[in-house]
Amino acid sequence: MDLGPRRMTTEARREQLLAFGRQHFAEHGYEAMPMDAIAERAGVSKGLLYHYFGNQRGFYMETVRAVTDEVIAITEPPADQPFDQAFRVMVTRFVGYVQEQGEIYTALVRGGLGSDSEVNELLDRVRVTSMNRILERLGLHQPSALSRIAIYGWVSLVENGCAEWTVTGGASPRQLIDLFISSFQPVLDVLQSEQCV
Amino acid sequence: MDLGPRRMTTEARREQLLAFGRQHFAEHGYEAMPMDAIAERAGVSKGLLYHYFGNQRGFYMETVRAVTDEVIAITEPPADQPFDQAFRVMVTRFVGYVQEQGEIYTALVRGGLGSDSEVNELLDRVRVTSMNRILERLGLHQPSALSRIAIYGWVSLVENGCAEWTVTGGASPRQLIDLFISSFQPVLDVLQSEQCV
DNA sequence: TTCGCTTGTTGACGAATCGTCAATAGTGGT
DNA sequence: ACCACTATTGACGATTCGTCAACAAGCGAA
Repeated sequence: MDLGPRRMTTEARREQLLAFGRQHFAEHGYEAMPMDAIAERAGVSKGLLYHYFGNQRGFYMETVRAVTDEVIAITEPPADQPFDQAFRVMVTRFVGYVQEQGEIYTALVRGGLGSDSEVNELLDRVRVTSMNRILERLGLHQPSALSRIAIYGWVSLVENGCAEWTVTGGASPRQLIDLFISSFQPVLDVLQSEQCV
Repeated sequence: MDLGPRRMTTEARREQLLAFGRQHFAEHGYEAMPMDAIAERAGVSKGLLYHYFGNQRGFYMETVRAVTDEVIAITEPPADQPFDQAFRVMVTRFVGYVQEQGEIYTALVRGGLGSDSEVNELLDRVRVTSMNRILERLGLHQPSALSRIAIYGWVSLVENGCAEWTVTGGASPRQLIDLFISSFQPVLDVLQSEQCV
C-alpha cells in the first residue's frame, strides 16, 4: 500500500499510520481484524505497529484521539464575539466538520467502532469541552447539576443528530444548524432560572 | 458463587446466566475478562456459557438485549391518552427506570461497555422505537429527514442526560422530566412546520 | 431399588491472535 | 567507504477463543 521509502522519520511514519488508522477503523471498526492483517494493509510489519502504539487498543486510541483533538480545535468559539454569535459559530463549524469528515466521525461516535471506558473518556472529552466552553461564555462558573445535565444533553443531541444526518442525509446544513440552535433555548431557560437563584 | 442445584432446566439456567451477565458486564465491561474467569465467577464451566450463547459476543449481546427489551417494554406509552399526556408518561417511566436501574443502564449506554456495530444496533433499537412511537402518536407517517433527525436528537438528549444524571446526581427526577419535556418544544416546532407543507 | 435414557454439564484440546525481542537493514554523518 | 544509530522486521512464547467427545444428574419404567 505504501510504496514510499521503507524507512521514515519517526514523526512522518507516525502520522502516516494515524492517517491510515483513521480510514481503517472507520471502515472496519476496532478489533474486527487481527493486527497482522491491519499491518499488512498498512504496508508495514505487525511489529512496527506495536512499536509505535504499544498494543492494539493503543493504536485505536491514538487514532480516536487524533480525531477528537481535531474536533475540539475546530469548534473553538471565537473569543471576541458576544455569546449568541460565538455560539452560532461553534455549531456551524461542528456541522461543517461533520459534513466533510462525516463518515469517519460518525463511525467513531456511533461506536460502530468498539470501545471501552478509556475510549469513551476520549469521546466524552469533546462533549465536556463543549459544555465547559458554553458555561464559561455564559459566565456560569458554578453551575448546578441540572445545568450541566441540560447542556450535556444538548451536546448529545447535536452529536447524535449529526450522526443520524450522516446516515440518512436529506437535510441542509442550514436546517440542522437552526434546529440545534433553537433546541438550545429550553436549555438556556434552565440556566437562566439558575442564575436568578 | 451459585451453590444451587448443579443441574437446572434450560430456561432457568439461561435466566440465571443472563441475570449474572447483567451484573457482570455492568461492572467489568465486555471483554475485560476472559471467558474462563467469567464462567468461574458465574459458578459454571466455560463450556456451558458457550453452549448457551455461542460465543463471547453472543453472551454479551443477549445480556444487552434483555436490558433494551426491558426498556422498550417499560416506556410503551399508554394508547388511550392524548399525545401530551402519553408523552409525559413515556418520559416519566424512562426516568424512573434509570433511577432504579441507573448504573446498569448507563454502563450500557455510555459504552463503558464495549461494542461493535451489532451491539450498537441493539441500543439504536431503543432510540428508533421511541422515535417511531412519537411519530405515530403525532400522526406523522411520512416524516421528513429533518423531522427524524430532530426526534432522534431529542431521544439522545434524554438518554445521555440521564446517563450524566446517574453519574453526577444532584437533580430530582421531576426536574429532569421537566427539562426533557421542555426540550421537546423546539423539536415539535420543526415537526409542525413540516405538517403544514 | 435398579436400570437406562435423555440432556445438562464439563474440561482438555487445537486454532488463532496478542505482544515481545533479538536480529536485520536503511540512513545520515564523518 | 565506513560507522553508528535506529527504524523495521518476523519468528517466537503466552494467552485466549471456541469445540467436542465424554461425563453425570435427574426422571421414568420395570
